[in-house]
Amino acid sequence: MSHALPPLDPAAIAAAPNARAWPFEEARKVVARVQKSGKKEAIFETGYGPSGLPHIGTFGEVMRTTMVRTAFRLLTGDSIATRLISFSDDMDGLRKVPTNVPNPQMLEAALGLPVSRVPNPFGSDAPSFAAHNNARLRGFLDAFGFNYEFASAADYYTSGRFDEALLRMLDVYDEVMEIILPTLGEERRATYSPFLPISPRTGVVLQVPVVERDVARGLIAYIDPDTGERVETTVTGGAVKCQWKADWALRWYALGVDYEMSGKDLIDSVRLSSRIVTALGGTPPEGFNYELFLDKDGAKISKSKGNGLSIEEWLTYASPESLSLFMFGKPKAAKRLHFDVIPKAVDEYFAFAASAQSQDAPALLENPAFHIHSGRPPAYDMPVSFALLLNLATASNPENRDVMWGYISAYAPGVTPETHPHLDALVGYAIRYFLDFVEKNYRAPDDVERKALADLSEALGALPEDADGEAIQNAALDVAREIERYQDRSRVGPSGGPGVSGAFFQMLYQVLIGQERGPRFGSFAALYGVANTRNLIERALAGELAG
RNA sequence: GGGCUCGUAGCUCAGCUGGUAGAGCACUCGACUUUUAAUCGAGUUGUCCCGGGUUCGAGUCCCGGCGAGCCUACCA
Repeated sequence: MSHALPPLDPAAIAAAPNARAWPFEEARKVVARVQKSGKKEAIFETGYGPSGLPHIGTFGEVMRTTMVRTAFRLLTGDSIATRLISFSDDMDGLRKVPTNVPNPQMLEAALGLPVSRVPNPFGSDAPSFAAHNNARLRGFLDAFGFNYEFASAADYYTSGRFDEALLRMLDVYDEVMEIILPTLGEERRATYSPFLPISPRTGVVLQVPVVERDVARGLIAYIDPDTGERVETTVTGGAVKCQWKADWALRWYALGVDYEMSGKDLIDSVRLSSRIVTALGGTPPEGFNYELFLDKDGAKISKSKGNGLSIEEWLTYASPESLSLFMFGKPKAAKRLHFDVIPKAVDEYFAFAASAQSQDAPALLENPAFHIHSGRPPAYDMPVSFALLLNLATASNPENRDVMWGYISAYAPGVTPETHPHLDALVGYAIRYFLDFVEKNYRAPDDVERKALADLSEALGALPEDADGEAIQNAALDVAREIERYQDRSRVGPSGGPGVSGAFFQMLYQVLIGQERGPRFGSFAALYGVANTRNLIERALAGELAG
């Protein structure tokens, strides 16, 4: 379910007129527009194309639009109602079979049909391909706690909610053609029509020229491309859908959209749709064009290439709020969206949330955490940063959270998964990040090293299972002291003999955990368990780790 | 052809409405541990792309260049 809008803080409302953060700059445009029109509510729209699954850009658009909406509420003190409509264009014809869906042959047979009529290849309960994707969209919007109203193009068309606007479109048909035709290539120009009839014979969305129209009766006629027959149809009731740019204009006009943002690639579409909506007698919505995301190398992110990050990938390694923070930052700058930006986003999010707790209203309105949470940033106690957890994960070779927590609790007494569930979540993310990204290069031990390891294992065996880090460290040093290779004569041991060289410990990391660096061995073994550590040594000696 | 963004420390970037440059990483040194990691402390690092202009004062505003990248002209 769509979540409720949080109440506003009066102090924030008071400070809003002076706020400079970009959502406020955007919202001021909407305030001016609504004041001019005298409307009693402001409509914010985000678009979605259900021929594909919702992606990270879809999320960004809803997140950012919600931020503008919150700013609008603050500027108006909620004296003007707001709605966020998430509009799914599920009347759109299926143009090609996506590569990443099951049962592609099922879709192959349905090419050209409105996606709301294409059978569902996913095996879910949804009645159609679009319905499945729509459900996914709603599911993830809900998971993020957005307040929104879902709208389906197919519903709007077939229920007649677009009828008046469609008749209007028919009325200004010539003007629309004048706007669009000069922008088209010769070939497309010959077939272009703002109305795309749904073939009553095949159900396919047709791209055919209109050969005749009757404005008074709301009819158009076209030639069926297969049969050559002349077909007459109403423009209302779902018998036709509008071509993309006309469709956008139709929606703006019919819904009274006041604000919609879109990617930079749609600048020209916005311009044309704006002209069409003006022709219809409406006023184009306010909005702005955000930059597209780039991958690690600065190349455009495309779904087919699979570069860039999916929402799922981000949420595998970090919290939703960190993704929101990424979306808040500089929407007009092309930002690189890849794994390396995740840790920074996580820590900055918590830093912003922390400073929000002590800020006055004017400062709060500039704080990203304020915008991410629609004005109510939560309080956290995060004694350890995500960056530190990642280092810790790399150094401690964790197989589970307990090992990590052993170090954390030693570092920050009294901090446990129970007292700090948010930190526990980060521990989970850090381990996954470590498992997926940190490379391990185990080295096979030579003969001297094998002997050292065997001796170490034996020495560990003499210790109780609950031996502390100190005892284990001393046992390890005693073993190393007897081996010439690890004697360091520039150091002095406790009994006056040579000290132990760091090379000994480095060997342990390389052989046992596949890292150049590692934790203090004693504390590592204590947390990992003496028996487990011995087992690890056995596996190294048996050649199970290297290679 | 039209449009957008960026150019600040070795790297990735932050610098809001103009007041003599910051963070993280890296690097150096130190503390702690019988010289490994983590952690903590300290330190170094910059013709703020170039040239003009406005100003008492510009990384910050204006104009003009140069460079990098992207989008768009076929489909939604």
